[in-house]
Amino acid sequence: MAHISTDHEVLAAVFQVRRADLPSTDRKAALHVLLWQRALSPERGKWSLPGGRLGVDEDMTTSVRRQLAEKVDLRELAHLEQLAVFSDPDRVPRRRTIASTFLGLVPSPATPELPSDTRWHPVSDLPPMAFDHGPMVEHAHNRLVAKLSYTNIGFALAPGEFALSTLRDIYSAALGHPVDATNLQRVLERRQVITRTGTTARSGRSGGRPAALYRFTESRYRVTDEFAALRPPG
Amino acid sequence: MAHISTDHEVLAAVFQVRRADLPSTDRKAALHVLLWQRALSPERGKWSLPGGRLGVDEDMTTSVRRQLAEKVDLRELAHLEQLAVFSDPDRVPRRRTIASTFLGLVPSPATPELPSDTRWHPVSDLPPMAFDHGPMVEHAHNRLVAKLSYTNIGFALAPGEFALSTLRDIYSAALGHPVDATNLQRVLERRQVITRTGTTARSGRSGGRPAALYRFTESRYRVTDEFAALRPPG
DNA sequence: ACAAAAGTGTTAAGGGTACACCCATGT
DNA sequence: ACATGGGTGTACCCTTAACACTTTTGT
Repeated sequence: MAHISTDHEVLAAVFQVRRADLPSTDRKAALHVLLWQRALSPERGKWSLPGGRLGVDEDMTTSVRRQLAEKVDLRELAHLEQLAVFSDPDRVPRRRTIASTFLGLVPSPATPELPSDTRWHPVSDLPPMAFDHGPMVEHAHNRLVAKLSYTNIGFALAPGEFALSTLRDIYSAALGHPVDATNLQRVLERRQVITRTGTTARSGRSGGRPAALYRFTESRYRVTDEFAALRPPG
Repeated sequence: MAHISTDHEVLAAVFQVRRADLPSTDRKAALHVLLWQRALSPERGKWSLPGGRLGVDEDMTTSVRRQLAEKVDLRELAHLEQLAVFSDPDRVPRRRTIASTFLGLVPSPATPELPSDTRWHPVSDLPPMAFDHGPMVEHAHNRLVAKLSYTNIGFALAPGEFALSTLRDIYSAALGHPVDATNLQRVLERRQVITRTGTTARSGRSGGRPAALYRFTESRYRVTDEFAALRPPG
């Protein structure tokens, strides 16, 4: 059996909960993923995950961060974790390339400037994707959904301070189904994932009781409960 | 930033629940991992996970299976799944090598013949390990423990038919803490993970009621419950 | 009869969900 | 006063864990 050196690339599915970019349409918050459009063949015009080849003496995590820095402000990347490896010999043409995929998360209000070929796309409505990047996004999304239920990973999607209804919208967008703010509060408070700041927000124009503000207790990833929660209603 | 082609290896932590090999000692079943002893430098004499370099036109899964075939009878490998990638540039000397790790499971009664340099070692008492293979075993074990609680992965550790007390011993060895056979039965039956065969085992020499035999309903990996169970007592 | 092993029944505790109801603010 | 959004209380269900008790076998 012959052995060869193969290329190795890292690719990141970076998510953020955003209101739709389109001006007039439905302004509900939705989960978006960061993609760039290929200018060159192969797969010209299709959309790719950010990333690229692993450099010499580079750890994979270091490599992802370096390559993401070309697309987003790294200070806004609140979470980064390894996902699966895609190793099909024919997954891309020409040189054989193994891809290690990552999950990245950017908190909600931040809106970094993007290069002109780069854009946020709603996960529920992806453009034509290059190579095997479509399944990679799906895989990353599944992982995010799972971890929202038993870890404090939400800190990486939420602003520093937030009202519970805001947090509900974020969880709801990321999970893809409605979330009850009441129960979200209790689950996260019992697990001591969120803490009251003591301050309150001002009411909106249309009135309503002012919301208490919360923050995530820790900004470091932590498994909080082996029990899964936040599953779809029904 | 320069780019290079790096070597890529696959390594598998293959587990089996076995009684201790030692003749006279404590014959309780314990979780073991398959290791081989390095005959050559570097790290000569230390113990390694089976695996090796990825071949041309080889999928990683294909590669692991090929390389494991040199150590165990592949027909006995009931489960194989990808774990993490280890990419520290200095994780092994000489050529830079990225390692993709796998979790493999072999059912309990099977005792394949092994090459002379290869042996089952209790996970709780590992020999001096080569390179970063120690943490790899630990990582694989953690994954196994987690998945025992919310998937049917036990099928890959258990014999085709078994008494519940046997299954309890297997789960107990793999989890590293005592398991109540009563509750194990109810949890796995409710989830329809195990099914009664209708037959019963004969009693042992010392008497006792004959045990009903069970089998796993499916022999394919499946997530059975988002809820974690089988956590340590207390 | 007795010991040993297996299986059943019962209870308690914890977590999650659903939903009715009360509270505070703006118009 | 009323609408609007926020927050609390409560009741229910499901799952698991713990353990006492019964059943079936061998000696």
